[in-house]
Amino acid sequence: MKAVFLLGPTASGKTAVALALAGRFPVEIVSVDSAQVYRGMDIGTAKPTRAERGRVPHHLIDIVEPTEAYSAGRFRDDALRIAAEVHARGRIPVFAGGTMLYFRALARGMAALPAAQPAIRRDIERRAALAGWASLHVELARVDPAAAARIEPADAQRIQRALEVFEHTGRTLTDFHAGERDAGLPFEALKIALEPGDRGVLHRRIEERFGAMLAQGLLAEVEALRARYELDDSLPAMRAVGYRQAWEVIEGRAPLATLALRGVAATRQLAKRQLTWLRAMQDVERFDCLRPDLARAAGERVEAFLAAQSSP
RNA sequence: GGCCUGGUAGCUCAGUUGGUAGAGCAGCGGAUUGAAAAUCCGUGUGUCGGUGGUUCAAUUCCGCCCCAGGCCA
Repeated sequence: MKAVFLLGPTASGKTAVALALAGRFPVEIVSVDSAQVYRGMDIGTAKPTRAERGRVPHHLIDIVEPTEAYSAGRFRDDALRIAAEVHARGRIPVFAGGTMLYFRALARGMAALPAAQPAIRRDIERRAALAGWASLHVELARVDPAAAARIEPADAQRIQRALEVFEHTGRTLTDFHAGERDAGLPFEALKIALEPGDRGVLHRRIEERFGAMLAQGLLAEVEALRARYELDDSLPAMRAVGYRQAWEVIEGRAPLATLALRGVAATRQLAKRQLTWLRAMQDVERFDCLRPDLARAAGERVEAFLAAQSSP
């Protein structure tokens, strides 16, 4: 069994490469994208078009409502299940996207942690509002000193998670991590990373793309979501790049004139964090996503990979 | 053409009673275990418009020039 990973920052041309592969090989595309999972968020997440999705099967797009919170753990389960289904059809899954934590969760597995506990999270938030996160960090240091040592006192999200795990299970996060083993993948994977040789060119692409999203009606899309769902700005969906900035404009917290600038900046910052993940990855083959023959070069590499005898 | 105001980091600006300068945003580097397009940590990148003068020393004071905006002709 084989699979292809196609990882790259936003605006690196992953979709185009994936579609080009679909023209040559019997593949199905599995989106590795924490924002494309949400229904109704089409323009700002640069989802593949209906035509593109008609040409080749896509998975893990439009699978949850924007009022829900998807997660890395759910992604791993979903992705493994779909990979098995695609293999059963005699086809090759191509995991394409830019949510690097999801890639890692898939490739290495995750500790057997409990899912989010909304009631406990609410309680912790209430305590944080009263005493401050630094005080909860001190509290964490008492029950799980190792976790407190590696989590910054200002990192509300991680402090909350560590406390949540402990309060829900009576076991520390550190304990769960210690019991973890690298689960690995049940198939052989070619991992291709797309990185720009020139950051400035990527920045220009990001700027053009965000401008195009605004022209296509990103603001109207957010208005429509607000009309259809009971949303608030603490939901992961509404914290996504572009959606958060549009939300602030709609709420009157930021002037419309700054939307393009802030959206572009947020996208650049996202791309930068994605590149940090990619640089740290050891077992990937790197391609310059700006080279004009990228699709052909990647296609040749995939061809060689698929032709090679599977290692036992 | 005359007068006024401004020209300091990529942007918006602060500041130096003369000892070569600092904020926000942007950028850059990093972390990342069920919210990850999230969350957090670190980091000033500069011929202080140009040129002459005064001075031990000028981004700061003075002259001239250039640029931008305003007012008056």
